[in-house]
Amino acid sequence: MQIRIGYLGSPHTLKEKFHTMTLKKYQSLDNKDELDKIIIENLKFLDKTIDYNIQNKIYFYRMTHNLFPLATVKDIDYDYSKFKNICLEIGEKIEKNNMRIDAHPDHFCVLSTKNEEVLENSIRIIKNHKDIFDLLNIDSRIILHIGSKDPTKEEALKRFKDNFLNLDEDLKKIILLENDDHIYTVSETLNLCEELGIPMVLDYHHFKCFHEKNEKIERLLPRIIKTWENTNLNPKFHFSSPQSLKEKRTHNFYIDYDSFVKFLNIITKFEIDFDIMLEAKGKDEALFKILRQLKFYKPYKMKGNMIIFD
DNA sequence: ACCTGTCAAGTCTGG
DNA sequence: CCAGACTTGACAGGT
Repeated sequence: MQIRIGYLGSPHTLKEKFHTMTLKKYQSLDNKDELDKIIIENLKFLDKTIDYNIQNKIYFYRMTHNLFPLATVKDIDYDYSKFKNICLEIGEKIEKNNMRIDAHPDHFCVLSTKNEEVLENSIRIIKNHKDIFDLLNIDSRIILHIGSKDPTKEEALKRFKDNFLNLDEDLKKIILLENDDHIYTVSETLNLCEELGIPMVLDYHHFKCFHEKNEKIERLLPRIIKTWENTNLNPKFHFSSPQSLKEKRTHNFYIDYDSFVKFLNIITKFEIDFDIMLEAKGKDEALFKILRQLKFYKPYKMKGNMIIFD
């Protein structure tokens, strides 16, 4: 039994960031090639980040959603083929090293929306992610939230179902659903996942922030794990620690050791492989720190930066 | 070197 | 119907 630990975005250690471009900036440009340059920079940095992950034996990583800035703007069409070679190279490294790569569009991708235009844009965002995965030639997934509850959860859930079922099969296949921290609980998200056959990502921090009375994660885990049954993927969790007692929802720079061990004790009872995405402000630094701490905790062994259980 | 406001887009609430 | 709150991270401009 093994657990891969991952982080997301720009690694803290490398002191470099993925670049963005705003629409205003783009529109003000005389030379539109600037956007291509930013994309190339981003791809080079992604390549560097993947190398860094391999060197540090980190096999789970979430890409920035902004790798191709403005890609989902209606009237901006890229020639993706320009980036094909570098993408294929990156993808090969990912496959060769058996890395898991995910992506998480930001909160503008809402399948439960009332608004037709927002729905169109959401579908475009999903499609864009699929295009990027195809360009990299990797088998990856995106994580979405259910989203709206307007005017009632019942109606919003119905919209989500209808809109999801209307998606092309290849888009349906890349979607994972996650419980959020103020609208849809673990139980509600799980019910929808079971109904639509979507694998569920349990965010333990969201669960801690926001849950129903008597909602016990130990009781729900068998069902959560079952939603992954027909995939070739390990069930995946998100884990983070609160900034402070007052700012519970904000992510801390580091991961709290005691709660992480408690969580490990809960999930390792299932004796299968898992992947855990750490959503900490300290990114890779938070990952290294918690793994250093775990090395002194007896029941686990480390292999690279994976946790191995006997 | 630090602080503040801006950004394509989201939902929700209250006036 | 509209403004403001909530929200992320990168970036630019002012101090």
